[in-house]
Amino acid sequence: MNLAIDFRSGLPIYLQVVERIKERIAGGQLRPGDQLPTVRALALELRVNFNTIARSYRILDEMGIISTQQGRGTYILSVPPPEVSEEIRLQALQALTRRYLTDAERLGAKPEELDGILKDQTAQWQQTSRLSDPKPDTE
Amino acid sequence: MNLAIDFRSGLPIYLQVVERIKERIAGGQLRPGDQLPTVRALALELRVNFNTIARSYRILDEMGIISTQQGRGTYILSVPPPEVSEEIRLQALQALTRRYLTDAERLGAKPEELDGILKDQTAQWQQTSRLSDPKPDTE
DNA sequence: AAATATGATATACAATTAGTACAATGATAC
DNA sequence: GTATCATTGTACTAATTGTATATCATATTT
Repeated sequence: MNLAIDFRSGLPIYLQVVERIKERIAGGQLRPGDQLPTVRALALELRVNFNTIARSYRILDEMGIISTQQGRGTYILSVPPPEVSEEIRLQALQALTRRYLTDAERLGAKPEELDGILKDQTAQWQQTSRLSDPKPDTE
Repeated sequence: MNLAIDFRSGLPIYLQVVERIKERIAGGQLRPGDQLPTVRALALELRVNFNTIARSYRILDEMGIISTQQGRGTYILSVPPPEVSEEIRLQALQALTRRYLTDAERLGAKPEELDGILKDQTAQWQQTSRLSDPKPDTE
């Protein structure tokens, strides 16, 4: 599953899990009908208590995004309520942005500097209709 | 932890703690991501009330040096970028941005939409000098 | 000396995560 | 078919963490 939780970030684990899963659904890596890891399995992977994951799943369930069934497992709902699915997408996008800005801030970026970098790369994006690969000198 | 507080010095304990911790971070004994002792643990060690330590932590938090999280603990945030080669920093920032845009694209964001979201959150950032945490969507 | 300000403490609270027992489901053995 | 058992999520409780606010103590000011 590889959810990349940041234990030091201010956001509680159970909320981070909610956001990551929403992102995966909105991005299409998790599809309707797919089974999520069991609370215990995911908890083991993240090294947290399974009740923490259960809490995340309960929230997603209450949002109508997944269906948790005692004794069976947890599944992405086959019919994501249409008005919800756009909502999911938007929330995922906002969470993503928030993480991005937080990380950038950690790297000492000022809003103006970030703005410049973003303009550059967004311009490329629009030109090529896809992001260009990093130059060989990076990463 | 062994913070070497001087109880007879005129300087209040809570300020001494702030100073000592800042020193340790600057000196590299405390690194980003490290967890500080809990307010109670450090208070016990220094034989002061834990609210005194809480006060120190709150100040460090407001300075953006640490992140305190109710129920979880207190962690060192970033050290002010120690002049580590501006070039590397810029590359990291660009890589980060590229990843962000890629992810956003996968979530179906158009440049204009992203621009709006970024404007919103950047505005908050500049206002508060700190990204605000998302509200829990449920409960 | 009384008033005020500052620092430390006491007490109650809230948020997050963990522990334990339980209930529902489905597979397997008989 | 029923019993049994492993697996799954649920419910409730406890433990650990930081927060909020009132109170006490002491020094400073007037």
